[in-house]
Amino acid sequence: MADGRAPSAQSGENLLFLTDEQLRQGIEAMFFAYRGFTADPDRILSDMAYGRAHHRAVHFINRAPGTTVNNLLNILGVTKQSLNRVLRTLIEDGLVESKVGKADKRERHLFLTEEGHALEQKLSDAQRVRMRMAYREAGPDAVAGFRRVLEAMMDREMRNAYGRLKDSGT
Amino acid sequence: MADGRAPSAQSGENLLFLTDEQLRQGIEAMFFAYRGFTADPDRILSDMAYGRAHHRAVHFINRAPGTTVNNLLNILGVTKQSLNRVLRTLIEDGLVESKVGKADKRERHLFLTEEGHALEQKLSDAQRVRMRMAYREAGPDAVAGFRRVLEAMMDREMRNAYGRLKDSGT
DNA sequence: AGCATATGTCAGTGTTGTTGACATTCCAAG
DNA sequence: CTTGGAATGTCAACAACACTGACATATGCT
Repeated sequence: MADGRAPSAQSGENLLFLTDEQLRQGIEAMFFAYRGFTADPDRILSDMAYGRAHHRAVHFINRAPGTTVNNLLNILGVTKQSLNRVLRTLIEDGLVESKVGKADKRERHLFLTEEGHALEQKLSDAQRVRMRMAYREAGPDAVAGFRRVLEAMMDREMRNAYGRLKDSGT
Repeated sequence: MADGRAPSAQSGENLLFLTDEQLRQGIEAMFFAYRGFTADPDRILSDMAYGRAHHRAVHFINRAPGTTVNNLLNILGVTKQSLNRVLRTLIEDGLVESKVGKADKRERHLFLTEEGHALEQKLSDAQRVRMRMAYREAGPDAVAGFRRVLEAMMDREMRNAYGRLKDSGT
């Protein structure tokens, strides 16, 4: 099990020998951290009739108002049927508004209502509190490294989607 | 929406003013990266009759052989009913062995069979490949920061569980 | 003996993902 | 202009995996 040993000392600077043990610790860190990452919004949502999928939809509609269903589909990486169930409840409950496209009437453009914005705020506030504490505790250099590793861990398409969102938010 | 502005320039070194935009980018990075993180094992598992829950169980049994059901329960953070469903299929299929405790006969100690080890290898190999590439691409300093932020993001209990596993693996 | 603990099981429910079938709309080739 | 294919979105049924609640069994401890 403990094979892939680092061959010698102080060689880690640019050769980067990574033992299986180091990698496994990273894997477990991701697992445990993601649990914390979703814990606060999940708690809020469980009191309502919503789940994590609703959170994701609301988040990205807020991020890119007027986005189409198809666009959202690509970002979220689920089937349109799965997304549709979530969107339907959000629309029925008056959190999301769906407007038929002007140029292409097949498309639906999605917007948050006032009530939808309120939920989005509540959820992202909770998530930001934790993120802010983690960032503060780890320090600015650590944050830069954190972001670099996460970005390298994404699939190519997700990295593109992430980049577009990142640029649009400036 | 774009309130929490950084008050002045070059103040980020130790005061750490974190704009909502910076935090949101971190949130989205976590979301997209976690998708990549689970993508490879998920692909392997979907060909078999297993899912992500089986992966987690196999991972931690491999990590701490002889662990009890209760122990696993705390690490995974699910209900015993949920874990039991997964464990039952793994035992039936001969991937996991459950041995009655010697000191306390109420406890069941869990071990991977040879076949179980094979699956664990296959899954963690796939996951390590991605992790290794991300680490290489980001560099050693980034990796240290990555780990620091993740650790700060965990719930306290999870941080403890993570620490115990980390120490045991040395 | 009596209570607490560790595990396993059955039944029911909710969220979220899947596939399959279908309606509507757009666009381009004939 | 009509027709057929592609794009988009919706409805229905099903599977995976989480949850709660209730209960059974075996064991440990006082």
